[in-house]
Amino acid sequence: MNIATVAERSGLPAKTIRYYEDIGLIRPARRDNGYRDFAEADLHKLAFLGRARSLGFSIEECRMLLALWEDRSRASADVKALAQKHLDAIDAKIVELQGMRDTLASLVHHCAGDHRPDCPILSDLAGEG
Amino acid sequence: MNIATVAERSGLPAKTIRYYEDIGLIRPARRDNGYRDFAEADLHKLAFLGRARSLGFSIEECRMLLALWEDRSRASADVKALAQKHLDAIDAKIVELQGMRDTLASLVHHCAGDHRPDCPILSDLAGEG
DNA sequence: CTTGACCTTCCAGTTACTGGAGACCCTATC
DNA sequence: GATAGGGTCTCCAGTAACTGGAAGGTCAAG
Repeated sequence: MNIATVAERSGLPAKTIRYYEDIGLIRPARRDNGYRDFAEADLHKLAFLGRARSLGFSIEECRMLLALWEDRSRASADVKALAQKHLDAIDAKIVELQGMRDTLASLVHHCAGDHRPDCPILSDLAGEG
Repeated sequence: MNIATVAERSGLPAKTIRYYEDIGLIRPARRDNGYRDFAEADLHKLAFLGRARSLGFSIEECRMLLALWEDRSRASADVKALAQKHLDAIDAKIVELQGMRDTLASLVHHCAGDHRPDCPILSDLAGEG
């Protein structure tokens, strides 16, 4: 399979696939002409990576997940621990964003948004009041 | 004021303050010895930036907010529009993260997390089922 | 005069790609 | 055989917003 085919089937851009090879996540075979020659197994790995990335796992976490996936003797506890840690990070991020949103929403709500210069948003950022 | 004082009073690391000067957000005076000499106005700007950044505004948005703040004749509508746009972006991000969290939480919930290799998290990432 | 804390600049690294340049390869058509 | 068009290759640079560290100048105290 050429890279364009794999890109389409995995949903990842060709650029990203080359990048993933660069950082050692995949090792597609090569043809005599230098073109990458992807096997079904490579495609599966890429799809796996795409899904893990879409769940917000970092590349390094994906590397670990991939290793666990390929390790027939892994303990599911290891996977769960990794996922739970990531879940906690996501929750923390959500809380952080909600804090921002609440503050910002309140500021936006109190801003007249007209032609006059008075603006509670700027006043707040300036530390007034 | 030396940079360490401003760093402490603004809550921003000295490194960050130098960076902000680098990208033109502030222009502190210089002493003969080359040291930066911050005025109260610089400190206020930095505190403003710190608050705007903590609300998740990007550096370029901060640059615009700063310009609006310093423009006595600005219309509050301009500020509100900027803030509203950012608020929408935050909301979108929250929704995205909540989607991730829900999926991930469900996977984690169904994973035994024991010594056995069977793991629904990996199965899902692998596209099985 | 030396020590130690500050200050300076500049360079490199971080995350996960993305865009683009220049060049090679393959297939089809004329 | 020449050419046109895609597809592919590698490599370099840039993104956001810092952060760490090296090498070296400055300042106040003892």
